[in-house]
Amino acid sequence: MSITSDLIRGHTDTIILASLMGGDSYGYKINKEIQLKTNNQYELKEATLYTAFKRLEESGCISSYWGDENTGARRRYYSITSDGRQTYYRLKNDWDFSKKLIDILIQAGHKEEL
Amino acid sequence: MSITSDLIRGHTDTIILASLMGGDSYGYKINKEIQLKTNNQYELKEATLYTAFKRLEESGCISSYWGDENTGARRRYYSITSDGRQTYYRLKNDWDFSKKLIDILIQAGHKEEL
DNA sequence: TATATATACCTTGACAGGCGAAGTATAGTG
DNA sequence: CACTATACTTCGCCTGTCAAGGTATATATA
Repeated sequence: MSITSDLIRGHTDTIILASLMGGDSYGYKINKEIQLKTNNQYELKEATLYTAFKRLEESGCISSYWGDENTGARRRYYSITSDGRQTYYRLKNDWDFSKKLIDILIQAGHKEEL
Repeated sequence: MSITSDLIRGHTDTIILASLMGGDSYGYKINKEIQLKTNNQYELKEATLYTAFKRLEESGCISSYWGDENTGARRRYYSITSDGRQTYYRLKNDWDFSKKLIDILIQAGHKEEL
């Protein structure tokens, strides 16, 4: 749990946008899918998840509407906007870029010979 | 600059430990090497760097001593401890692990067919 | 001589994201 | 009737990053 939370910090928005690229969804479901995809090795904390939704909506990357379920708990659905799609592609590129940098930088340096 | 800083957040300690795996060094030099290794695509901000040194020393991962240069600015050298080496290997594993998770999670979901 | 640049380190204060904890509400199950 | 699963929300703390400012030495340049 806590192993990865520090390292995935900063990817929360990308993960949510990635999920919404597959169609509208709601918080609880998105989180369950994350758990499924990762074999229960990762999940977003609720506070993190809903904070991210708020942030993404404020920045225009997603929009939301209440579902019309007439049974069970109400669901707030989220939809990715075209701005959100653009942001997703950018963040994905950023990830590929920074992944390479980190791979380079966390290789142990060689002791220079004397 | 700011593109990657968010994403590399959380790897600062690993990067520093990786550098010190190659032998004792000091802040300014470590940062220059980071710039070299990444073709000037990344560098640690000074405040971040020195905060990290403090954190790593307090947690017993590194130790420090003043260099005995008799010219130029004084340098504080850092040495990785055996705890630090263990931590480095652990953090490297964490990175490999979380890298896979992120790769899985930021793949755009497929729209389910209707 | 004065000024700028490179080397080298340190601290403070603000900001942003993650998250523990607590709360609200509905539906089904033992 | 209690418990669990579903589903969303908010508050307040913690931690890492970093802009901004400061200190000090040595060299190159005007």
